[in-house]
Amino acid sequence: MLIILDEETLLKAVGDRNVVKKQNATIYDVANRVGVSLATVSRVVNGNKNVRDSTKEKVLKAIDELGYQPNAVARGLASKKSTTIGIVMPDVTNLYYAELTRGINDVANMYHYDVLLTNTDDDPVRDVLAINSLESKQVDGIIFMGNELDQGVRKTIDALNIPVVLAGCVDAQQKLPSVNIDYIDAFYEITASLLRHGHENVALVMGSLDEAINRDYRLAGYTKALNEVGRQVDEKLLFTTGRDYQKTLELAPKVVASGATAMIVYDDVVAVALLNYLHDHHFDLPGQMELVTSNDTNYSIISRPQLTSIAQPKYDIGAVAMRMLTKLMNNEDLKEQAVKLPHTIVQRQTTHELN
Amino acid sequence: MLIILDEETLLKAVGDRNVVKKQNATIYDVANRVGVSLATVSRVVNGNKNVRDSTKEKVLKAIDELGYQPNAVARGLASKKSTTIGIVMPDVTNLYYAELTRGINDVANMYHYDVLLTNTDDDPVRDVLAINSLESKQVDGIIFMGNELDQGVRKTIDALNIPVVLAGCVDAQQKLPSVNIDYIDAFYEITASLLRHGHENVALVMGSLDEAINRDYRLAGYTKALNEVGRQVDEKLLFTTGRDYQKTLELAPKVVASGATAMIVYDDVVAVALLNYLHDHHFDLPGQMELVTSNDTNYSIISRPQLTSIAQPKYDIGAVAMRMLTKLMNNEDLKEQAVKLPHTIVQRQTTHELN
DNA sequence: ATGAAAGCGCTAACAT
DNA sequence: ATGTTAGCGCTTTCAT
Repeated sequence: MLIILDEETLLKAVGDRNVVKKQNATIYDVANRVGVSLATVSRVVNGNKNVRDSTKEKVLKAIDELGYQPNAVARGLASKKSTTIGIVMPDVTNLYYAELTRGINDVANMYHYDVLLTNTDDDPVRDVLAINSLESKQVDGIIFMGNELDQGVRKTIDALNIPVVLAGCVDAQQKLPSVNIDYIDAFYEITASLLRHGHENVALVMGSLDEAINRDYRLAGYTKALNEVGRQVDEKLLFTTGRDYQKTLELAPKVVASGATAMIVYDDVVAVALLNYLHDHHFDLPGQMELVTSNDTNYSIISRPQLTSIAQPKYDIGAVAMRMLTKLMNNEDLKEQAVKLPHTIVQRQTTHELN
Repeated sequence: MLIILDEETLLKAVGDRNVVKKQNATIYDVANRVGVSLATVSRVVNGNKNVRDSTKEKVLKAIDELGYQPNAVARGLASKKSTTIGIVMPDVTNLYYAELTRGINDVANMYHYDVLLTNTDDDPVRDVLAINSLESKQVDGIIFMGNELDQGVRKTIDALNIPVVLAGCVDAQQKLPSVNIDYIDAFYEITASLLRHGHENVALVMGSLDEAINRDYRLAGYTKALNEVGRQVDEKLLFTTGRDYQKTLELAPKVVASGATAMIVYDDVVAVALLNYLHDHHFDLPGQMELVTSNDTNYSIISRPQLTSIAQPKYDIGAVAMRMLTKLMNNEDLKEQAVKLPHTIVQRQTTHELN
């Protein structure tokens, strides 16, 4: 005769609760122990009002005794909600994205979402793969970060049945909800400031001009400031490079050779490489060269001299993006589609007094 | 009469495929379209050999036409595998942990796992909460990083039915699989080196002595080197602080006041704060003060002078930990429980020649 | 206030 | 080689 032991009996038989891994109890076990139906247990777990206080207590007690934890996967299948969101980003080890991620994570946890994280190294193919994978995992929403909204990525997102919010990533077509600073404004302001210092040659160091954020935003702001004082963009002062310390070190002499006496840089890692090149070649900053960076990560405080920077509320960009996503996942309307958070210019040691 | 349209008919009726979001096809839809059973479709999706080539092709074709993507949640419920792992870590914005995370992520993706990420800010309570949450999401394994394996965390992990690997986190009790450098050795070596330079007072700056990694590893290595030359630890030269730039700036004068002429620091953010304090107070490094840091993140290259550092193979620690986890999830045995990856000492500008 | 029962989309025996 | 069927653990109508 086959004897089937239930968990409790088994534990007693073994004598020591700690020897046996707890065999995860199901909602069924809880219902059985209390003598109610699954539905009732489900109701108390989900905070449904329609449960008598006395039974609710009994259920809660049983849950505690059994160490019952709802199985989120089963719940997800039944409810079609996974309480999980996905992040698609270039690289966690880039401080800028790491800070955005932190903001996203904190707000996500606040709303009891877990976060699936994927690094795609700015590769559009991997972006698409990542989004598809997240979709198959039934995430309730996605936050997309990255330099560029590639055509394929856009199509993939359009075909999705779940909301997507861009963070630190512009949508030139203004279709997807996004959170950023006003890049045009920021680059306009800082260029204008530098121009007022009397520079003839202000270099702009950014990412690929194939990307809208460089072409239509950073460069646009820079151009606007130049045009305003009746000047044209000199292509010799435009430089593009990836977010790589070593590669930028190689670019540095070219920037210097361009005759620039001031430079505006789009990423802190790049700016620090430039700074260190100048430092190691005994340049006087800001005397011989003024330098402004863009993201105000720890790098700009840690470097010597400290970097003057366009400051983005990085954590907040992530946090606000996630907050917007929760609304979308809740089918609420958004007040604004393209949120622009305020930026500032933090004056440090690589520029003269800015105004 | 009610007419129920299938997706295809609907799309044709609408006329433009792009107007309608694709209603996710199920395995059932695929089976129907081909005229086979669910099981057959499931087999081709899962690469089961028992399918005739011709039917396999037909199924593949239908999958393509329908844009079918398996529902990972349903699959997870049925198979009891989520192909998802969890990471519990202090803070993504700390470069050290970010690099480990990157290593974990890359190997995870290589094995087709997705990664759920939680920041717990070194709070044991949040560690436990995070682990429980991951468990309810049915992750197949967990990688735990952090300063300390708190008692509660340990109990929670012990009660788990899924494998856990520690990365950049020591288990003083040697029970859980882990990947680290040999901290004792590393701190012994660097202390001995500095002692050979003739220093009377070598300060050690680390995290809380309540944590085993500081007490039993970093301090132990330091002590060993001192003892070896017949000296005792002077408590006045021991400093503890969190990984915070500003707070360390406040600690800096105390370290200087201790009379130390050399210091060994456990974290790069902390080391950079100390360095900048010294720099801003016109100390000559390494002339008046030698300084060694521990993690060899970007900070040590970016700072001026560049920091001499104990170098950890951070990415590899993450990668190896994840590789071990895949084995455990696959019920394979581990050759070693406590893997120690080789460290090096990278000589830069804050120390004299090391030997 | 509570229960019964039908799925959610899939995997995995088992049968053929 | 393919189909049938019974779950996986839960939510959610619909009854009562």
